[in-house]
Amino acid sequence: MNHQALSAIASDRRREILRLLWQTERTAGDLASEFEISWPAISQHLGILKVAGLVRERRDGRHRLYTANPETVGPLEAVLTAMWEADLDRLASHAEAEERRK
Amino acid sequence: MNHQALSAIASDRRREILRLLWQTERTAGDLASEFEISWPAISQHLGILKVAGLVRERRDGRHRLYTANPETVGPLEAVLTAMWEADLDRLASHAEAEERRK
DNA sequence: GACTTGATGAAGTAGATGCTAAAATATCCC
DNA sequence: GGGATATTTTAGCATCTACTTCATCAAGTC
Repeated sequence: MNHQALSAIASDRRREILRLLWQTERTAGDLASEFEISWPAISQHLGILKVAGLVRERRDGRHRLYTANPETVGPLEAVLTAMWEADLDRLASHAEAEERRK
Repeated sequence: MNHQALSAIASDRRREILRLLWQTERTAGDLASEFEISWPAISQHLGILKVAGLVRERRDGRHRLYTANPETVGPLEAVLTAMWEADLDRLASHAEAEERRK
């Protein structure tokens, strides 16, 4: 494991991206539409994940398809799964708090 | 696992601190003498590790003794061990390069 | 109580990070 | 080639982080 991998998955946003890519291959645009931030922001996160070796890029015409790299994500799966759960819980309770606030 | 834990161990410096504390209990000062940065810097890192639940503090007179918390570090041990190895290799090759440079 | 030692707190700074908007690149289609 | 679509690159900005120095606190020693 390289030390870029760890700081790559320390970011909430990148963990969320990685979670989606762990499920299925997606285009950058498809991925961007899941988030509220701009396309370039997503592209930058993908770049970081790619350098860290956590995602793979495949070109198909004018699309670029991304997937999580099983070789590098695999060893991190236990940690990531725990984090993904914690993240979802956190998001859920945050959404609830928002709801109450209204 | 909380999300502070992951960003806590994403830092090279904090991983090094945690490596030492995983071996033996140490005072803050003892720890600080292992590094080239200032005492307060170490103290700040310990604070972050403590909030993340990765280290425990025990007071003994005017000393504060720190250890890695096995409950929280345990589940991360595989990842950390891999990283510690990579870190040491990186440090070693960096030292070599320095040597050649002279 | 004054002094020393071990440690944290507070304020400031330089550099890294995450984002945005605008520009550039690449591929497909006509 | 020229236009449309998918995506990245660049430049700039605001915020966060790791560190420093100086100040403070707490416990033990005389």
